[in-house]
Order: sequence, then structure tokens, then C-alpha cells
Amino acid sequence: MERDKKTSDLVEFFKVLGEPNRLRIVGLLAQRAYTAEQLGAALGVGASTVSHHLTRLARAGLVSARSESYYNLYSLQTNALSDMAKTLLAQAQPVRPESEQELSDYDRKVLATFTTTDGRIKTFPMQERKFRVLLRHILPSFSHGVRYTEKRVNEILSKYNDDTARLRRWLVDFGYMAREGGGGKYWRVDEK
Amino acid sequence: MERDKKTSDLVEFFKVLGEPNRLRIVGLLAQRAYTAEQLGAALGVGASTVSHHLTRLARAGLVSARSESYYNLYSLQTNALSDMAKTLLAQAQPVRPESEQELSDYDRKVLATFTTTDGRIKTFPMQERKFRVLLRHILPSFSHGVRYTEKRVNEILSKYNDDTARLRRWLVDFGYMAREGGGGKYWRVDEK
DNA sequence: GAAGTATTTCGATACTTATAGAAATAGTCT
DNA sequence: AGACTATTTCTATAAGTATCGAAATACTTC
Repeated sequence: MERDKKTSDLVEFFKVLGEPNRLRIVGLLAQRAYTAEQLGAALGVGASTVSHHLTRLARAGLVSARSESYYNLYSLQTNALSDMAKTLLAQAQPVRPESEQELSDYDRKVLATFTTTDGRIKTFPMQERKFRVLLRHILPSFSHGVRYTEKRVNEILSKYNDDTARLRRWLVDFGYMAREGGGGKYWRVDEK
Repeated sequence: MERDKKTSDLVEFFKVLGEPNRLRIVGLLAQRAYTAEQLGAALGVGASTVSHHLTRLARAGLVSARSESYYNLYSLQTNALSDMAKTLLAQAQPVRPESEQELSDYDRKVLATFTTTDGRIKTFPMQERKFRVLLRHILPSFSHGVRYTEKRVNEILSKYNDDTARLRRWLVDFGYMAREGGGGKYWRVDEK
């Protein structure tokens, strides 16, 4: 199993399957092996066209061929499909995927103590250092360069704790977010 | 969750992701929400191009937008990705997916009795009617219009039972396959 | 080796679409 | 209301590619 797939491989994979006849070929080969001639008849296209599609499918590692008498029999490389599906599932994980990985042991421990498994804040620590860990835990939910209404800020914060008003004030007090004087707009402060 | 996806939807899904910049957009949005402007800057393309891509991504149900002050914030619809991944995993099941569905209750019962969960034949039934169910169970592993060598026939049959010689003879005797006089080639007999 | 078969390669064409820029639109701020 | 901003729509262009038919290739059979 490959260590990590290059983006270009992924693009190729999708591009290959993003063509009606190729997808139909994959659907057919998922049931049994076919010869190129049979595929052409099933799809209503010429032999050279089928050949072209099979070449692209093979280049993406989706089909393999074996020779049998006059014919070549093509069959689906089911591993390629399921591998890709797993890659997709990994990508589609909940939220904050990248921050989670870069956390120090200390941060991870603090979060384990003060948040539930789904990321909500149970209680607020007394020590400032631990407190900042929680605020940085929240921060990725806000984008840089965007001005948020107070209503929207509360909406987002409510995912972490019901006391949105205090959370909101703390984010400003500790310098993670800024508040506009008049209009009541908030935005994330660019780090360094 | 949708009942069943149309093929055209699947094609659209893959086509949408089979474009480098769109895949990069999905990658970015998987981490946090972006504005269209930020995406354009990150990809190095114009605003109208980003708009075009976002439209296609939205049409495929992959991204959603919410308005925030001047900006529109786009975020990934993670459900769409994981749903699709599950569909893919379902497709990538072992072998014989379609025949399994069209089986009568009787056939299903016979197979449950005489085959293991992975499709191998445990023992051979005495009654001819049940015996034919097993042979038809094997048959999809052979393609129409292809002449197989005896060696290859045995290879395929060995997936079902070790006694490949008897299986092979039975397939011929019951009229499911034919054997060439001299050369020792076998082929599947067209039904009807 | 000669004849026969399936498949691939080549050349040409038609269709799709990614992209940029300009103009139009929709929404927000003062 | 008027100024301002981000986004979308429109138009045109360039690049990619699905498709076919013909010729070339590879392999099997006798």
C-alpha cells in the first residue's frame, strides 16, 4: 500500500472516472471480466475508442488485462477502488484536521482534560497557560480576513460552550480576535 | 440519504473532482472556510474562474456558502464526500455482485446450505436441481465468447472447490460449457 | 510460414471546458 | 440614498480529449 498519494494521481483518478463510458466500463468489469470487443458492443462505441479508455483506466491502475486465446480479458482492480474510497473517507473527517496533528503533548493533555470527545469545553481552567490552549482550540473555526457579526460569532462559539458571551470577550481580551469600535464586528487577529 | 445515485450524478461527481484547481479548493476547504478572494489568491487564478469552479462544486453538492459581511464564506460539505466514499466501497465488493441480487429464494437457500460465506462449495448436493444452482453460481466467472485453456479453467474453478476436474466435466455434461474436440479449449455456452 | 483474429496506433474532427477580462449584479457600510 | 466591495454573468479563446476509420501490430491457429 502506497505511503501517500500525490495530488496529480488523485486528479488523474477522478478524471478517469469522470467520463460516462469509462464509468460504465468500470461498472461492467465490477461484475465480470470482459473482452474489448464485448465492451465496445455493450457501450455502442468502436474498438479503438474502447482501447483508448482501457489504456487510461489501466494507467490509473483501475483495470488489468490477461491474455486468453485470441482475446484479452480485462478485469477490475478492486483494490484501487477501495483504497481510494478509504483515502476519501480519511479526508472527510469532521473538522480541525490539521491543527489536531500539530498539537504538543501538553496541549493534547489539556484538551483531554477540559473538553469532551466531540470537542466541547466542559469547564474552564484557572491557569492562563491552559486557558490559552482552549482559546487556540476554538480559533480555527474563524477565518482570517473576515469580519463576523456578533450574532455569527455566538453561533460559532455555541458549538464549544453555552457561555458564548464570556468566550467572545475572552477571545478579544487575550488578543486572538479584535472588535470594531462602533459596528460590533469581530475579526480574527493575524498571528505575528 | 438518497435511495440510489444516478450514474450521471456519479459522473458529475468525478468530473468535478477531476480538475486540479477544484481538487485543491476541496483540499483547502477541508481545513477551514475560505472566501472566494482568498481561494483565488491561493490558487493564482482570477475571481471569475474561482466563481466558476465553486458553482460546479456546489452543483455537485460538495460545497455550501454562507454570507458574512462583504464576503461569502465557502465550506466543504463533508457528508457528500463520505457518502460517495461509502458508495465506492460498496461497489468494490469481491466478485459476483449482480447475480447475487437476482437469485430466487430457492437458489439463495441452496447456496446458503452448500457454500461457505466466501462462495466456496462445501459439498455437492445429490438432487440435480440443487446441483444446477451451484453450477450457475460458478458460471459468471466465465465470459461469453472466450475460449479458455484447460489450465485457465482449472485456475478459475479452484476458487470454488479443489476438485476442479470433476467440476469441469460437470459443467460440460450439464450443458453450461462446451469443449473443443482436439485442442482442449473450453467456452461458455450461450444461454437460451 | 500463411491466414485469421483482436487490439493498438495514427490522423482528423467535433465537442467540452478552463480561463481571463469586462460588464452586470447583489449586498454592505456611512 | 450613494459609495464601495465581492461575486456572478457574459463573451471569447485556447487547450484537452472522446470519437471514428484506416492502417499497423501482436498473437493464435492450422
